[in-house]
Order: sequence, then C-alpha cells, then structure tokens
Amino acid sequence: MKSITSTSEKILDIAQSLIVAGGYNGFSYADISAAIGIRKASIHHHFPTKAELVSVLVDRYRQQTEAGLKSLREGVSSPAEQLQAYMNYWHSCIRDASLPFCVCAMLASEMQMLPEEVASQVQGHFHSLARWLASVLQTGAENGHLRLDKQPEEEAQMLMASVHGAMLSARAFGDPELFIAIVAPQIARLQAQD
Amino acid sequence: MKSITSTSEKILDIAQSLIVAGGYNGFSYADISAAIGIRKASIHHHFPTKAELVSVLVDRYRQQTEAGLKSLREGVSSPAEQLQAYMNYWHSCIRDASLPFCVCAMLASEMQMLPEEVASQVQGHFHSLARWLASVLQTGAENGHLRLDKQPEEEAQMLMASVHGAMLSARAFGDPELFIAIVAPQIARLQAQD
DNA sequence: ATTTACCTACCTACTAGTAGGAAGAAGACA
DNA sequence: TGTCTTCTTCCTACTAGTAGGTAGGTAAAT
Repeated sequence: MKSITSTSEKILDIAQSLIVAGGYNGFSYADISAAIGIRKASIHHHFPTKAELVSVLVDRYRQQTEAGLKSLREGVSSPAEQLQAYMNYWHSCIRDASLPFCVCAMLASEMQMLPEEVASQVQGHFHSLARWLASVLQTGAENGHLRLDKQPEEEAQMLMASVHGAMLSARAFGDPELFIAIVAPQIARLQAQD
Repeated sequence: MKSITSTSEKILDIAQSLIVAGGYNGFSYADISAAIGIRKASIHHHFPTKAELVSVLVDRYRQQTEAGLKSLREGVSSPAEQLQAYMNYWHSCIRDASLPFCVCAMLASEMQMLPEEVASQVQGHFHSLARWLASVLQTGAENGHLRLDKQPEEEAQMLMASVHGAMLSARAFGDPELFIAIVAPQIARLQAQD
C-alpha cells in the first residue's frame, strides 16, 4: 500500500512551493532532491523532463482550484459571500505563507519563455477563473445582490486583475494585510447598498 | 567622445528586455553577450556581478520612471488626465511590445530570491509609485475633479494593483487591449460625474 | 604612464537529462 | 506453498552544456 502522500505528490508539493517562490527558472531538480531526500535521477524517473513536471503540476493545481471554486459556489449562500470567501482563502494563504502566490499568476509573468504546453495551461487557468468570477457576478446581478457597472465578464477581469495585483503588492511590501486592503473595497463596491 | 549609446547602456537595455521577458533567473551574461556581440568577460568588466548589474538597472529604471512621472504631473493639466496618460503610456508599451511589463513588477514576483540590494530597490519603486498616485488622487480630490471612496493612499494601492494585475492578464491572454479594458474603468470610477 | 575597453582562455559549480544496475513488491503458476 | 518473472522505485555514476565569475593580456585613448 502506498503512503498517503506518494513520492510523486511530494515532488509536486515541493516543486509548487519553489515555483511560487521563484518561478519556472527559479528551481532545479537538485533543489527538489535536497528538499525531500531523494536523488535527482529518481525525480527524473517520476517526471522525465522539467516541462512535464511543471505541466503535471499546473494540471493538478487547476483541478484543485476548479474543485475548490465549485464547492465554494455550492457551499456558500450568496454571490457576495462567495467572492469574500475566495478573497479570504487567498488572504490566509498569504498570511500563513502556505501558498503566498497563485502558481499560475507566477508562471504567467514568465509566459514568454515557458514551454508551450505549460503556457497554454496557464492561460487555461486564467480563462476558467475569469469564467467562475463572471458566473458568480452574473448570478449576483440577477438576484439583485450585486450591482455591476459593466458586463459580468468585464467586471470579472477587473476583479481578477485586482486580486493578482494585490498579491504582488503584498509580496513587494512584505505585508499580507495589504492584500485585503486592496481587494475588499473592490468587492464592497459591487454590493448593492440600497 | 562616447557613442550616443555607450556599451554599458546597451548592456542595460538588453538586460532590461530580458528581465521583462523572463525575470532575474531568466537571463544570463551569455544571453546579453550574444545579443550585443560582445564577450561575456567584457560584460563583467562593466558590471562585475549579476546582482550589481540588475541593481544598476533598477536604479536607472527608477530614475527614468521618477522623471517621467514628474514631467507627467507638470505637463498634463488635470489629475484625471494624468492618470489616463499614465495608463496610456503602459498601453502603448504593451501594444508595441517595447516594454510589455514593468521591470519592478516582474522582479517583485521573484522578491523572495532576489539579492537583498535589488529587493529593497524594487520595494522602493513600489513606494514611490504609490506615493505619486496618491498625490495625484489627493490633488484631484481637493480640486473636486476626482471623487475618492477611501483615503488617497488606499485608492492609490488599489489603482496600482489594478495596473499590475492588468499587465499580467494582458500577458496571460496575449491581448494588449485587455490592459485598457481593466484599467480604464478603474480610473473612470474615480471621476466625479455630477 | 595609466586607464579604459575589450579580448582569449579558463575555472568551479550547477543545469537537465541518461545509462545501467540493485532491491523489493506483485503476480503468475506449478 | 515456493519460485520464477516482471514492474516499480530508487540508486550510483555519468554526460554535455551552461551558470556566474576570474586571470591575464592587447590595443587604443587620456
């Protein structure tokens, strides 16, 4: 029987945290090797090439995200609270330094020199996140709980950019609270206060 | 007499474009060497270490930015137009691919593994950009040309995050127009329409 | 005479990736 | 049940190429 976290999963976990810290070119097989006490060659056994490793990693990240966002839509009552829960998720990730940056946001900044397979998956993540946000916003607008100035798709893009920019500012200033200070008003703006 | 663009300047120009494309770990002395037809060792003559090269580069970038923002404040009439001019500057940079990402935003994403001297300069850029935006917003609020929901400093942080997030989205989707679509409404929101 | 800007040639450390083998687990089968 | 075979996982040892950086020299400008 396999241990609850297989070696492949451990490799992906470490690689993910290294990418979040320094991007695609910011880590090596040797770094992973040192972190989990396994030889470099053994990592190549699980993931023959770096491009493949990151590709699988992003795939896993997208699945986790997709599942998380789906359960968020089902578990939380109102659209406004769904947005807030999404924001709070990232806030705690940044505060406890567990995942202080979105993997795909990190990789998107290096878009131009990413292996093509990875680049298209990163773009895919941006698409599905924008879709999720637009869907939440539209539902909110239909219910009258949210008031949109623009089309849901446009508002979704604005909100997504705000979240990514807030991550960057929080990192640049070394201040996790800055994330909330930036994103919260953007969400509040959308809540109808009549 | 030195040529209008000295070798050092050429090195910095190339290095800057390489950083914008792939970050600190995304370029090497060999890349610069190949791009301007000079030997690696000659680059070390101008910039002994990579950390020093990037440090000088960021310093130059900050000076250029500071000068640009200053002349923007002096040359453009109203605060709202100053914000729009700032946005348009980045829009054309992204569209013609001359500087399709802020150097400091790029480096900020790698903050954790940057040489300390570089990291503090990047943070310095974020500070001074936030200060400039806050100052423009405050002037606008005092003149009554802008209507702020929050303190100028908070609104400045929100606007800055929006700009950086919009750069990222434009890159991720490969669509320069997305930048404007995200930032323009954020500026429009601040314009008093009574 | 010294400095500047460049060169060739080199160094050590690290990069992703490969070859081939050892040890054990998992089935298949008598 | 034992044992033969195969697959998985990991290893040592290696490759070619690249990373940042250095030593020491040449030629021209100051």
